[in-house]
Amino acid sequence: MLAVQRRSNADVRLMVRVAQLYYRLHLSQQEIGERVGLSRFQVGRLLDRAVEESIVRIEVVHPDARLVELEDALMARFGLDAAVVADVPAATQGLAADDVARDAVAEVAVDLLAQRAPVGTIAVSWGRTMLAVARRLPMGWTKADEIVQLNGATSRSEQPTRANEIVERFAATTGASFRTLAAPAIVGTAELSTALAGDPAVEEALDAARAAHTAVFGLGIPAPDSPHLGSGFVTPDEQARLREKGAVGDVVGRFLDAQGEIAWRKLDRRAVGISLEDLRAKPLRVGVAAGTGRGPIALAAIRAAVVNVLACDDGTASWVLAHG
Amino acid sequence: MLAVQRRSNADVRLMVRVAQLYYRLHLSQQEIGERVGLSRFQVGRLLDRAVEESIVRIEVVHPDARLVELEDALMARFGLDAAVVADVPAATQGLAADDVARDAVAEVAVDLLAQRAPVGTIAVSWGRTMLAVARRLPMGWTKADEIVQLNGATSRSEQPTRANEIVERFAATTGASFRTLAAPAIVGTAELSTALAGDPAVEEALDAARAAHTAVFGLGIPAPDSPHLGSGFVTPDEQARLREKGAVGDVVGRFLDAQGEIAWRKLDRRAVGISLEDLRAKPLRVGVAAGTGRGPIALAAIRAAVVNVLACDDGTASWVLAHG
DNA sequence: CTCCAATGCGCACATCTGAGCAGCGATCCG
DNA sequence: CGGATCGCTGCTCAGATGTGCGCATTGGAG
Repeated sequence: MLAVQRRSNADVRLMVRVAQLYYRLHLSQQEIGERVGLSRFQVGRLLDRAVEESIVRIEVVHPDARLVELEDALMARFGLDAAVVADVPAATQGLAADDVARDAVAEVAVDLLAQRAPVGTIAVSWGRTMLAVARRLPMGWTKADEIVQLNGATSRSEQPTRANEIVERFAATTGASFRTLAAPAIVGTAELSTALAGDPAVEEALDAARAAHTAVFGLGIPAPDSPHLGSGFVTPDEQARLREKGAVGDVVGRFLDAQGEIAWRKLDRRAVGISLEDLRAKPLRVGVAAGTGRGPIALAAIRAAVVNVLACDDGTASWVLAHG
Repeated sequence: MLAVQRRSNADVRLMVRVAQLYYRLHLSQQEIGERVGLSRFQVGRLLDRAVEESIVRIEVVHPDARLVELEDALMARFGLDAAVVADVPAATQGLAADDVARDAVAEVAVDLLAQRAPVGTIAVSWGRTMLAVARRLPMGWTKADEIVQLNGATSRSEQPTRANEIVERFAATTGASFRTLAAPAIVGTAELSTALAGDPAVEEALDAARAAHTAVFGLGIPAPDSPHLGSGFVTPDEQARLREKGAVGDVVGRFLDAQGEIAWRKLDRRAVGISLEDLRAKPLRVGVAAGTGRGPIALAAIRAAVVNVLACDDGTASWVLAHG
């Protein structure tokens, strides 16, 4: 006991000395061995033990480290191609909080897009989050041929969707032409949706959206202030019914339940835009979720495999990891 | 500016990710490169930058780290073979503080001795510090042939020197025989010292001490409670004179000034024990200094080259480094 | 006293990593 | 528009490091 104590005592001193020579003075293990009278193997094993026994601490101290961990965890857990997580300090409260989150997520989402630099046709959705993304796109972040909308983008309500601004910004920053989908996201009946899809202009746009290899879209929630639900084509009764069916949010105007299944087939048939199957077929499909309460729809989108790249805030990332 | 900002932002994320893969998951740079889509060179350079920019922090966190730094500094600055520094928390005050220091230094000194494991003859001095060392020696810390005293060890005062206990403990723990030097450390006249040195028993002991390859001795200070000065052979007047000459302490009964020179030759000739020249000739000469005010004599001993291994407390080490 | 397990050591070998260097594209000037 | 320069990339090559293994020493059990 006593022998162990004093032996490990002297050992610790030696480990500390070796660790300092190695990590502070950057001597090679060979040199350290010569200096303290050990073989380089002994020095190497001592260094192992020093790390093992926490005599040496190696840590990644950057504030973003936590976010990167979330990203890596999301990728590993759900097999995502990529994930970017933005830091949204809990300081801001109330409605402004979601604005802050949107901006923060938009920033990292734009970084991600610029890094991927998709070419050809890029299909986009609309909404406040997408608007925040579009506004932050720097000139020349990639070279694309055409920007096209993924789903219907006109509104009946007084608040404008700014859908055009989004498409135009994507086009302007990439040198691409653009094509809008001049129809509501959700119409009154399935028949009307079918009829609209037969309209040449709409059909062309939908074909282009289907052909696009890249899709960038927001993940919405069925809140009263949601642009989809507030657009005037879904009655309050229908909204309540939708929630009863377990809808946790929408992807390109199609509402999903927690499992990632279409929440209400009847309503879904009234949507104007590409199908989730078409979306899933794209090699790059970037979902952007920002703000509180986005966890369920983010997880649903992941389960439905309609996203293979996720951009979200840290709260959403944590929720997804905790519940997925 | 904005471009720089966003670029370095994404770069930082990448550095953090790469650093985590490297330092936490212990992937090779090659594997990391494959995973994140970079060449191993880019990964290596990213890791360099991550350390450079303090994204990764590597530190030796053990409480002894500071002490080891002092040890290394002592060795480097003064060309010592070894130095061991004990931690003496400033908590204890007054007279007890020196007792604590002695115990702490004795512990590390014993570790050092056990590690060196000197063989043959070991010459030792006496004093409270040496007593603390002796008492902590574990059985079998080394195998020696003979233990012998370096200098006179009888006292005229009422307080016993415990010199015999020291020698006996060294002998008992090493399986060695022992030989005492039955004379005072300092006598009344130089002539008496010479005469004593001619006595067969004393001469034999001195010869053995000279022949020893190893010496272990305390570094004393000229305080009123010093066993040397209190032994009764140095008058209060002489003590005052000694201090006037700049004596900062003694090594085996010989007082040195701050430069490491004999402080008062006339007094020195009255000492009974081996000379500093004989001491300097030994390949292993361990000086032990514990307690406040020991800095000057420690430094003097180093300058005089009578020690090539120093064991002391952290306060003494700091003083020596600050003033040497 | 003998045998055996356990530990620690150093070596050969494979892998990993760092340093210097040439190529190459972008950028900036003249 | 041509040329110089700079930054970045990947390469070669040598040095540094990790790994598995055989050998020796040690400590203990029988």
